[in-house]
Amino acid sequence: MSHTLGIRQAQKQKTRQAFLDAALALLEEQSLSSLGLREVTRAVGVAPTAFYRHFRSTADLGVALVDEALGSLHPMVRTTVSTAGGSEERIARAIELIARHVDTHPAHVRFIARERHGGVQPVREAIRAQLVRFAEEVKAELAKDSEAAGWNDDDLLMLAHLYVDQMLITASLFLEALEAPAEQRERVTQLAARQLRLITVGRRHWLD
Amino acid sequence: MSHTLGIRQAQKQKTRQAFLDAALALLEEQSLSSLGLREVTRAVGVAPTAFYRHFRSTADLGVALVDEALGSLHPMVRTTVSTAGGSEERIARAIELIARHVDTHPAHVRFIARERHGGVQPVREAIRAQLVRFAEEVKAELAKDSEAAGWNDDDLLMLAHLYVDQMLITASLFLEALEAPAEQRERVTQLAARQLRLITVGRRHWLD
DNA sequence: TCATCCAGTTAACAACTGTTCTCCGGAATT
DNA sequence: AATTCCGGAGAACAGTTGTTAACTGGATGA
Repeated sequence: MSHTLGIRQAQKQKTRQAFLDAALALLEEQSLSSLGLREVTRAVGVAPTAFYRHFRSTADLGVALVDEALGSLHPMVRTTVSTAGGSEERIARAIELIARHVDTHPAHVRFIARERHGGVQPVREAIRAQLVRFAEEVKAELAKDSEAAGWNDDDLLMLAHLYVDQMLITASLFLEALEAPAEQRERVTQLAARQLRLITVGRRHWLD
Repeated sequence: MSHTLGIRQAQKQKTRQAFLDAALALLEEQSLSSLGLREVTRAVGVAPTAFYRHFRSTADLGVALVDEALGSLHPMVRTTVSTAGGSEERIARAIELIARHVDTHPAHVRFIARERHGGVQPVREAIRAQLVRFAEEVKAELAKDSEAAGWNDDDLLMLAHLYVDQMLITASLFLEALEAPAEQRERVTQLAARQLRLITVGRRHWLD
């Protein structure tokens, strides 16, 4: 059912992607609410008015960036949470996955961290909606685990949120250590592992 | 040793405070990196050039706002963490304190949450430095607790960071629920309590 | 082949930005 | 009483901003 796009639509999507890429690069050193429309078109190498063919406003572009940054991440999270193995190796694998993702998509991660509480309401809401989805998916995976026996729904969702928030905090720490020596990156890894370990311990004794 | 300021210095501090207040109000709906110098002076009702008498740039103003927002909060945190009582009442008291602070200083809290990962580097660093201080202070209080026996320094600091991050997350949730019905605010309280409870459980069984 | 569509261009608009230099008048100092 | 200090005002600067309208030329579909 994947129809090959016409020359026209293909070109449009190409320039649209160029807008997204240019904006993401510019947003490494500023927030969305200060990103100018002309600034983006200049970076793409196109007339200012061309912007309107793709986005209503920079806020609109921001929402598109949220989808690009988080939309394709859901399957990854699902499989990571559900992978079998001892708790210690699961923790190591999750942290490894975060570290790798920050390495390969630093600008996307920075954008999400920055605009989650940023100055543009529609973007904040888009991010919040995605994070709620993540939490629900994590909760669904947690519910399958044998350790979830006896847990009520509210407690499961609470734990899922805790995990999601913790992942964001860890990602942000890796981001800060991106250009730091390997030593500091290792310290971030250790800290994150310890925190996940403590949560795991709390989870294990929750029903006492 | 508190010397009464001369008329001149008093007036200067007064306008400086007017700058801070006006900026904080403007920052409710945008981020610092898009805050214009003229925008602030217009809100204060003063000539644009007057700005330079108080701040080098808007980034400089932002750093001053960080100190105003977090500087006076340290004693509060210290006493809150160290207050005696059962763990359940301590949790309730901490959450109550956060809720009250968000109610009385919403703009300050929003500013910190927004600029913690925002687009202005000096401000990010100022916030980070303050949060590190908070974590160290919390760690020092935790170390006094009888439950900390056998804990090493790294683990204590890890737990302290967990608490500090959790406080920020909770504050941010209260902020989102500021104008929401009491029902939702109660749900935030319950969620935060549950999460702190799980951390407490993990803490209690850490040395197993 | 011819008419239609539409992504991108060009030109122009009033409004706004940060920063400079020069000046004023009341407070502070001598 | 005379002088210095200094927070703020005023005017002007070159550049920037978002948005509009009318246009161009190649892809599209009849």
